[in-house]
Amino acid sequence: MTETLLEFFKAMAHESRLRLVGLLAQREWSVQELAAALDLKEPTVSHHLAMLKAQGLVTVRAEGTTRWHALDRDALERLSKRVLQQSPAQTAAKAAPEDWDAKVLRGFVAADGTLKSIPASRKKRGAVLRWLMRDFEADRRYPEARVNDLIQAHHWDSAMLRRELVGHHMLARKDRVYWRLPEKEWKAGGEA
Amino acid sequence: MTETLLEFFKAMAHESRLRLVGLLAQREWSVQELAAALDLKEPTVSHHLAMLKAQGLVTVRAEGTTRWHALDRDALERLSKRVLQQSPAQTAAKAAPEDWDAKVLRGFVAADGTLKSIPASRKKRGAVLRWLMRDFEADRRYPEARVNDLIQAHHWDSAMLRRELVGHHMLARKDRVYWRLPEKEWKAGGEA
DNA sequence: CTTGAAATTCGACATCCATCTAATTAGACA
DNA sequence: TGTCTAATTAGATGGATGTCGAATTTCAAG
Repeated sequence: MTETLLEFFKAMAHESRLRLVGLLAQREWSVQELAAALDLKEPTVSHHLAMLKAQGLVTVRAEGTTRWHALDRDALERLSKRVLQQSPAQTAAKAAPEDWDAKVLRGFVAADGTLKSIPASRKKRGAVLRWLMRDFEADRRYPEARVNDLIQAHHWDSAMLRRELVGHHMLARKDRVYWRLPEKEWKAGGEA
Repeated sequence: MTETLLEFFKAMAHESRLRLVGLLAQREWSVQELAAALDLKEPTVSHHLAMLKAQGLVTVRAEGTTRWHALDRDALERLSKRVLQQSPAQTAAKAAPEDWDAKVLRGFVAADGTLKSIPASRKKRGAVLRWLMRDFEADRRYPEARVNDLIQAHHWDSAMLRRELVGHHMLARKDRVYWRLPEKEWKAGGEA
């Protein structure tokens, strides 16, 4: 659904859309009604609705040529909660990795499996990234949204960590689809 | 602190600032450090920090010419909660107004003093607006932020209701400062 | 008072995006 | 099938704002 927190904030960060959410929270509306209520043209309303739909915030019900839009309250609550906790922590801490990595992880990984922070040093960051890779199976394709979801189980800034995983040659990327690279590429930890 | 939800969303709806919040959540940072970490120039970081400060999200501690910035976690939590509930409902429903207004209000005001929705008809909206005016004393000046706070106790869309109050000649406005207009201007309810 | 370092403010430029009109699609009904 | 209505998509334009270099401010230390 929502790929990143950023997308959610962007979706809400405009007066027209925020107002739109307010209206949609009250009852079902057609595009025409919304355009009238907001004093906007229909294409503009369609445009905003599309963004909200992309976040899964709006449900649509067709009736003839009219489309009735309403707020998906559950989705809004789900998203808001993510804002609140900044990290879902779905995955409780799993089995421990080896020796040096283990020591590093002890410092950065909380008991619930979330990252307390991202190490500034490239070496330690490597340990964290290797640890994140446990969530990715070999020979499997992961769309970018899925990658973000998996990472957000541990840290809100999935965009940064996703880039780091690619930068460290743990994940490869093409056309917004990712896959795991062979472990020998990075498991030892050949750093510059 | 934060005037409107919209301002909060806008503050968070940019990658640089969201990243910034992530860093500030970890420890104290100087502007230089942040600029390096984000790969931005210092003026840019200052600019973003100013916006976050305007939302009360960032605290600053001066040490010589260096200024150490950190995230105000309480503020973030407070704001996030507002996102969740969309309406603070600080003011429980008070004494009831008169006759017709009372009937209208029964339909639109929840037990906790929040507006369930804003009436579409101008006449009924008038009743709701008159009811909102109970929060404003005569001969007193209200900066816009304060007006928003008072309104948000009842409904998240303070901008719309604020405009309506002005449009219905209940509040006057000059230079982002508001004050209550004499009741005879609107109490009877002379509508076009 | 001067010098140097850190940060902010100012002004310019570039990019993003909200909005519009016009054109197109999708559905209902004859 | 043709037409009417609702909605979306496409393309263009204007306004908002993120970013930067340069100038200014603030503070500490000689």
